Amino acid sequence: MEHTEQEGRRPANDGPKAAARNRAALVIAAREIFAEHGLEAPLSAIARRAGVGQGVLYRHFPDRDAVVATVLEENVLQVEQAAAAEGATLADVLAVLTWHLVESAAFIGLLRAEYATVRREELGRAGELGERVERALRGELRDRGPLPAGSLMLAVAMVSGAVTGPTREDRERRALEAWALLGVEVGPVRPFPG
Amino acid sequence: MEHTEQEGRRPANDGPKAAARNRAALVIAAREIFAEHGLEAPLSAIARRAGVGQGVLYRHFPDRDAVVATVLEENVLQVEQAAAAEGATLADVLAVLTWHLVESAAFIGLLRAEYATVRREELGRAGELGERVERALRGELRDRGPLPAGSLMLAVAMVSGAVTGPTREDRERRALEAWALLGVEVGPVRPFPG
Amino acid sequence: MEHTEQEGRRPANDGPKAAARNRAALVIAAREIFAEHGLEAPLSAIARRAGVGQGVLYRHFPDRDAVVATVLEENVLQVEQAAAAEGATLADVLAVLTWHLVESAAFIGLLRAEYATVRREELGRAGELGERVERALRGELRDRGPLPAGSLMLAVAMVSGAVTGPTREDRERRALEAWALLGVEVGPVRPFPG
Amino acid sequence: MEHTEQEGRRPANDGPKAAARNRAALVIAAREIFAEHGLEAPLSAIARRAGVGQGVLYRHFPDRDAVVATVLEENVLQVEQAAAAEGATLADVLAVLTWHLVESAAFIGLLRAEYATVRREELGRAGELGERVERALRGELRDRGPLPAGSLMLAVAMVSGAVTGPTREDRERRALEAWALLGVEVGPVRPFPG
DNA sequence: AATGAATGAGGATTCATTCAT
DNA sequence: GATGAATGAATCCTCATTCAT
Repeated sequence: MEHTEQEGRRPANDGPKAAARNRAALVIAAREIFAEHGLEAPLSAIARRAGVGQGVLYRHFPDRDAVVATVLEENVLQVEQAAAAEGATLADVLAVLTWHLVESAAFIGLLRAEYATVRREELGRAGELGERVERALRGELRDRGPLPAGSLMLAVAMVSGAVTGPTREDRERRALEAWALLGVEVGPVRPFPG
Repeated sequence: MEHTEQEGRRPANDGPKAAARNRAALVIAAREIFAEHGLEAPLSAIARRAGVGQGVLYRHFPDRDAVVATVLEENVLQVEQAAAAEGATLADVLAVLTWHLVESAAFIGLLRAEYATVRREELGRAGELGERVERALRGELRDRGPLPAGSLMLAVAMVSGAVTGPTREDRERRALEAWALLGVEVGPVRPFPG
Repeated sequence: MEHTEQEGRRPANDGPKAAARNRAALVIAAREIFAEHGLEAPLSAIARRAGVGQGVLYRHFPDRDAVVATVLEENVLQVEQAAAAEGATLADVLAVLTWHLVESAAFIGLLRAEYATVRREELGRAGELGERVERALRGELRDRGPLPAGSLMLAVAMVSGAVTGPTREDRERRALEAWALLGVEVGPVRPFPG
Repeated sequence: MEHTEQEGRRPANDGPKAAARNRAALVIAAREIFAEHGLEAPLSAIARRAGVGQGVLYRHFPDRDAVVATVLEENVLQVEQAAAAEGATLADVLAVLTWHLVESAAFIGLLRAEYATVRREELGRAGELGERVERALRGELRDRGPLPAGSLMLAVAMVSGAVTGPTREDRERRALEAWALLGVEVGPVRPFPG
């Protein structure tokens, strides 16, 4: 019940200053780990890669969903920003979306509405994130695309299904082939602020 | 001395006959369990549902991959048979393929070439199975479809990406919408020997 | 996800024969550990003292409650048997009950209706066990004691409150003082079949 | 360099004045938390409810026992004061004692001499507190009660054993029944200065 | 003197895999 | 050939305690 006394000296405690740094390190580590091993990867692996104790992870994120949501937040945000940008065309927005699909297995998982189990409620925060992408795509772009409006998310899910392969290049190529098969034009694949 | 208290009788040993029966029961159980709980379900659950000890599972299958591959074998086989059938049209074959996609999360995983991690080598037996589906689709059907020949597997992967949802009906509807978006006609969704 | 390959040789597996032996060892270990450290003691300590892996404990008992209930079962049973015995007097039954109070912190906890939190539902199996003691005490003994019938369990709880102290002797002495203070006669403190 | 981004201002340091205030807040918080969640409640919860950092708790109290002892101090003190009051009867003092039993799980634990494990030495400060209660009860009240002088603490422990139940009312009722069973009269249950 | 972040051990629980019988 | 018990590593999560600031 009580913790055993420890003889070895405690590792450095960089104080509160480190908090922000640690949080950032965790998000980066989570992004990498999720990309490499999927959304089910052990949280301990994230903490380890971030170079912090497991407790730090739990301090910053109450549960796995929170980590996932934070990692996805960046992806979703960029898509929203791309959609909100002056003179954005559908091709531009899809280019950004595709960049994130290629980059992040977690983002693929989100768009496949597949995280965890299948029921909406169980998606937790991820559910909202999915909706935000949907809104972003529909928002300004309505009627401007070659697809029936209601089919955009379906198309996105389909492209997500095609984005596999060990290397970035593999995945990007397949994503573009998929869009082409759907007859949808996509700009140069890149993250948002270019 | 230790042997004095031999109370419980050993269950009957039905010999090799039982072995085949057990193997079949395991495959059926695995199919159900994988469908219900996903590919990560505990192997012990499969043995339990099959009504055999865990040791039997390991006698027949060295590891999880082997079980998965065996379960997929049936799916793949039906697609191959549908393709080989007299007078099969692409629509017929895809109907069978789609039936299996809707039915089996494992089959979806296979066609997404995504089981476990992303590296090809780690796909193990699953890799071959994927190729067999590809061959079946290309085999007799070349030039008969509305898609560039090389794009069939891409299309399949895309449709796989769309097949989500809690109920069979959800999944079938979305699969058909996906095929429609690709402009591909599909027959009535059903298993092979109809 | 997968377990790391282990190089070291696996410890002996004594086969199914050992199951009963292990279960018994677990119950004995649990009784000791609960007596020494209370009902909140780590389950791992029980497994360790029983000389088995943690998994074995979980195979035999799904959760802590099951372990507790099993340990208490013996105590409760003896009280029931003492009550059912030919010619049992209240003094005899209380002597057995007191023996178990002195012996087992867990049994004290049960009779204080205090295990875990206070709500009945949360007592789980322990709740039933408490009721069995109550029935045993009321059963044949009604109207024969010096206490109002409804107060018997109250008296037992009160005596339980008095049973503290590091040694068996301490606890037995205090228990008897407590009964005396209540004006209740108790036979020689001993387990059931004498 | 590191210091450039000093954004957040340090919270005010109110000096020794605040220290006393903090200590008081901690004791109040501890009393509440212990009452609500038992003596095993996380210390961090106490600090949080007190509105101070965890470090402050450790500045004022070296360990959990110190916090517990301080919380109990108030209970013990009131009993002592009640005993020292002009014209106090045993019934009056026991009324105050009973009020604290009903109110505080920690006080029950103390009087059961049971906090943590069973060995006397491990009771730490709690041991002394128990003795103070004993002295208070014996002190002026000798020969005035219906019980043998040496049995007062035993009676108290017994009543403590009876004080269980989810609500205040439950606990008070059972406490009074217990005293009645012992033939001891108790005044209206209330805290000390009335 | 206070803050509150970080550490990391510990406990619960689950499962893949082995192996005596 | 089958059974099913046992092992023990791995993961999740919680907290006591320390310590830079």
